[in-house]
Amino acid sequence: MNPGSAAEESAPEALLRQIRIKARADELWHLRDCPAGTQVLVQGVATPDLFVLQGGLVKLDYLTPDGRERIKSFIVDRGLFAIEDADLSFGARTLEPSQIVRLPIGWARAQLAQDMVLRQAYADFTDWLRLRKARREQLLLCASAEERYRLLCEHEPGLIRRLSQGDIARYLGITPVAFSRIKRRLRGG
Amino acid sequence: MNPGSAAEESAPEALLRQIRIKARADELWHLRDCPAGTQVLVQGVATPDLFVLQGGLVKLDYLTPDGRERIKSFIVDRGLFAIEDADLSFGARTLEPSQIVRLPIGWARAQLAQDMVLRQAYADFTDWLRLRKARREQLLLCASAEERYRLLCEHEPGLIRRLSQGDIARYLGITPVAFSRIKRRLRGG
DNA sequence: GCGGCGCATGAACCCGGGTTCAGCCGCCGA
DNA sequence: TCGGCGGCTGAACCCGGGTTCATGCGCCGC
Repeated sequence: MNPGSAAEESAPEALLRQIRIKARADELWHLRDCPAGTQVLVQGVATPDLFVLQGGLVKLDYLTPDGRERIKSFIVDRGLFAIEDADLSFGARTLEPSQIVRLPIGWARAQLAQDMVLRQAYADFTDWLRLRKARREQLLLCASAEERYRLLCEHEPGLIRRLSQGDIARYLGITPVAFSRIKRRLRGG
Repeated sequence: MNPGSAAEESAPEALLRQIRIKARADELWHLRDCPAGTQVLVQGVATPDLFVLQGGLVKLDYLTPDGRERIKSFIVDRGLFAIEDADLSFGARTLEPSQIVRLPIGWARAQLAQDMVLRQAYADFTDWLRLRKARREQLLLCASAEERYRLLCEHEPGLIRRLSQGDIARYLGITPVAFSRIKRRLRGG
């Protein structure tokens, strides 16, 4: 729905920059240092805040009723999360030491209502998000775990090096054991 | 990001109503009758239009490189499609006789730029869409085909009755043969 | 009515991923 | 230094879904 203009700044970067400026102006920009392994959000527990990652690495994950974990997505270096749904169907945990800012969602909504430029940046961001999610849906529907892994290696080689084998597996939708087999197949031929 | 107000009208209905009013005012509202089986969009072929379904049933599907079909989603009775991505990674085909309106995407963008109420309706719609897609991603990641089928039966019983077995299977991400087995398991115990 | 065609189903076999157990290795703390 | 522990890997077995072939059924046109 948006003009696909070749932006010099990505949609999430542009939105984060504007949010940072506004939050600083209102003295809400409090960086919180989280060591690796910090449980930032618990699945099922609603939060009145939206979360800004300003540095580090966070995973968003689902816990199935029978106790298995599946990773919804990673927030790498900088990003925004917990804007998706009110009921919060997923959890969040840092994978590296991370800097996180919590902003009241009511404050964010008020900013959106006031500022047209911010609203545009937010619309661009949600379009960007929707596109990424559409691609993930397509891969989950159409591609095997092995194909998904090869594509991940192509498009996110830097991310893979920062993840544990188990987390890669749970992002691909398989177990660490099955992921180990896939790597062996790709090595051996 | 939006207040979860209990709306008496669903987000897509509200947006469609406003679009219909504006398109009629600009004399762009031309209903086209498509018999069942009409290929409305071809995967990979970009379109300068967005599509409004005003009655009928449409499937959006992916074609894998090796020729298999997977169904991304259904547009039931009324809805909007082809707003997701510029490169159009999916195709669209009517499953029942359907009434469809094509609107130039440039016109739609101009309306959005002018009208704040429309912009809000669009934002609500994309939020609604993102929520549905998040749920589908969660199911594809966490649930087996059988669980996905049971949930579909719970939440969309009316839709299931209008679909062929093959299309249900391809929406679940499996083949018609595997779907037949699942139904037998659920019947027999 | 009859023949054909497409969809749904059953049956047999294959393969990829799940599960479990065991061994290995590196890290860290006592 | 040594022991323990957690992450990764290999091996064996199970199961669900894919593939293929065959049957059955309903629909439509001749």
